[in-house]
Amino acid sequence: MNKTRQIKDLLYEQVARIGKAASSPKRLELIELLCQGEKTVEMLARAAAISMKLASAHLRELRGANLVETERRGKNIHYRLADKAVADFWVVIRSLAEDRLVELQLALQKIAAAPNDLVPSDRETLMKAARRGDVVVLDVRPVEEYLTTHLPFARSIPMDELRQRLAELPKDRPVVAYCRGPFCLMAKDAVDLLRKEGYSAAHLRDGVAEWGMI
Amino acid sequence: MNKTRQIKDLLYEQVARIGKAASSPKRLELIELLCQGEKTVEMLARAAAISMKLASAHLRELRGANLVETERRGKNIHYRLADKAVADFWVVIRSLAEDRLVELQLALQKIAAAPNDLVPSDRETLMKAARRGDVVVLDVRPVEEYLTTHLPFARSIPMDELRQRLAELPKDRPVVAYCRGPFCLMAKDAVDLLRKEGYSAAHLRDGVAEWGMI
DNA sequence: TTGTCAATCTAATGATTGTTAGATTGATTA
DNA sequence: TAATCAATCTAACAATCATTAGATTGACAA
Repeated sequence: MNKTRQIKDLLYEQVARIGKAASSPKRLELIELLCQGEKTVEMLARAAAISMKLASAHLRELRGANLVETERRGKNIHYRLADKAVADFWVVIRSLAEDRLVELQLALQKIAAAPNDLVPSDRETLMKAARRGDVVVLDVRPVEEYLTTHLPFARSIPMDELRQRLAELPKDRPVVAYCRGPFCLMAKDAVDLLRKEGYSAAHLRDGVAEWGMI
Repeated sequence: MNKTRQIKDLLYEQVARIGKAASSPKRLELIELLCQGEKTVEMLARAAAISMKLASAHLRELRGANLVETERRGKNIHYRLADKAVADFWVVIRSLAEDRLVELQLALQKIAAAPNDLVPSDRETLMKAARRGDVVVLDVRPVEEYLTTHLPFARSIPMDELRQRLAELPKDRPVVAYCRGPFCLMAKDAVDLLRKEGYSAAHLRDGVAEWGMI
């Protein structure tokens, strides 16, 4: 009697559909981008540095695994995560990779900004400081992503406007910049710029997906 | 300047190594088996109903992603999960698949045992009842797996000995059987047998991986 | 030493993928 | 209506993967 075996094969095959969706670097990057909010194919392709055709093919795979869903609005097709659980999955698989793969640890160490001791490192203390106004939490992602969701008390200055809008930031208090997450290098660039201009700045490793704010 | 792009490609590629490891049904089954404790290649191959050669090849992949580790003891090579985080990952990806894939939901509904209202369904209440002795928690996995780790207050009677050892179980209290997790059908078989023999029996969907007891 | 067992390594196969180009669809604009 | 744009579909190629068979290693037992 191998009926049990047939059922088991079927069950694991289904889970493997999710694994397959997560087995391509570009698909993972698309998932992370969609964690920041709804996007069109064109936006996704540009952000992931691939052709629209290839982005479309990868998104098709993600849709086949029911991880994303689409909605047509005029000429554009907007993609979004099918569920918050997908964002959580991205955080889990990324964390596991960080835990287990030395190559990833090394790569991340290289891009880590120098720490700033003036800024609290745990979430609760940071939020208390932000509430009191002792630190400025700065979201350097594109403004649409900020509008979809952002960390509490965060102020939006997209990275490519930061140089012109420096005056909006105070020099007497630390600025804590964040972006899309540990793989996004914008916050680090922001910190480098701010420090060069004489600001007290620090880099927040996590983004909205890690904070569970999808 | 596409140095940023190069770094990003590298980062996502590393995470994709984990996804790739999780993209094969048999590899996922091997991970779940290893969640129950250390096993030799032969044991894994038998349990997953594949040849030793194929099992070895899949285990090689898992080792390449640093998800499992090996130790030689005499003639045998023993495999185990490299970290508790791998077991947690298995639970997360399986849950996501259950959330998103209708096919999986349907397959699981078919194999779900009829509920037994006499048995509490949440963990805390169940454990209180088990502590008082109001229910018997029964582990029907092979005894080695029970010895590695088991739910609190659980008693071990492996599935293939259950018929002969029925007398060890009380008829005046409900028996709650569990096995390797939602994809393992042994607990359901145990419940079917127990009910036919006049016992009050229920099926616990989760196993030690779901309870975080690795 | 010789033989046996567990497991891996190597090489080969067929089947899936990632990726790209070209044709096509659906919605908008002129 | 024709032209344009966003995105998909189809078909094709090369690259990768699953699976199997045959040879090999490492440990043990006779």
